[in-house]
Amino acid sequence: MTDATSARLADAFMHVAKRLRGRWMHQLAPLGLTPGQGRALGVIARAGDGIRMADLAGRLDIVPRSATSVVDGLEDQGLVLRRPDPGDRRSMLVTLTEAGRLLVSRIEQAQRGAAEEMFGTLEPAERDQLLAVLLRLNACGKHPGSI
Amino acid sequence: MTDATSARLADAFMHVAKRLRGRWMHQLAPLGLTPGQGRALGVIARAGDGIRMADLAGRLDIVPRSATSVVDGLEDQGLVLRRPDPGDRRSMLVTLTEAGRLLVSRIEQAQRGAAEEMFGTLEPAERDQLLAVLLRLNACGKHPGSI
DNA sequence: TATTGTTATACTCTATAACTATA
DNA sequence: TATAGTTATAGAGTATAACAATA
Repeated sequence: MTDATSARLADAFMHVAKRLRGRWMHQLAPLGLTPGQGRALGVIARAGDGIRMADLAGRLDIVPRSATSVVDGLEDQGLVLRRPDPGDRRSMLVTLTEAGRLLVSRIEQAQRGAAEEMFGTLEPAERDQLLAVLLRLNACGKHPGSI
Repeated sequence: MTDATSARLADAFMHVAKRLRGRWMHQLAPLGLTPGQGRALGVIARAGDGIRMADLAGRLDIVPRSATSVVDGLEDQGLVLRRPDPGDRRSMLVTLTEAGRLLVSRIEQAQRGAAEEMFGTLEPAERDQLLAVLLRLNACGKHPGSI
């Protein structure tokens, strides 16, 4: 009984996620960015004075190799730049360029637009409730491989 | 204010979706299936006497081309078979083989397992509430491209 | 002409393994 | 030896366009 509800939950959940991702893609496409790049640019912007690749990967919950691809794409468009960490020359610090800084607000606007398209029909109380549940789900059990 | 909540909602939502997908992949991997294949096998099983490629794609909310890849994978493993629709020779009817039938219950068990790992910590009332909200979100605004 | 499914192609995201350069 | 980031490679998912067979 409970199992069936969980399965239906998972199905409905992934369906919403798919649509949310699609809307986000369409919002970001005019800016020439993929969802992953948009997300990364936000993290880099919030980091302020430069963020190391490993830390960026951690914040985005992706493996370091994926962070390389994302930053490559942003760098190709002149939105970020890499410079060696003065304190540890193995590390790279990623910072926004002026062009990147100018784009951040438009990206956040696109993200909000996609989110509003998806969740705009919910009552404010429902959103708060949903957010609380999601944060709790994210808070516990961070190990996808193990139980 | 509301915008900020929606953006945080979207972020938390996609994070849960990512982890749910990861757990699902790990549950299905021992069966040699990808999440898309597992989902498709369930739809084909519920269709009973054969489902057309276009209908399968519609149920999975993917483009017909993607359905071809999914069914290819299942057919390679001998879990489904294609036969021409007697009523319209342009169409293909996809049905389960005996091997596919035997696997369905294990797949559903894996899906429930992943869902339980993710949503098991929620109270029953919370699950019902969450499910209701998700179904409502999926019910309205089915057009990702347009507004 | 329109529809069904396919081949061909491409891009995003993800992941593992091996390599380079530092530490 | 250990770590940071990269190159190399691979597979899943998605999408569009062009094509063949059929309606």
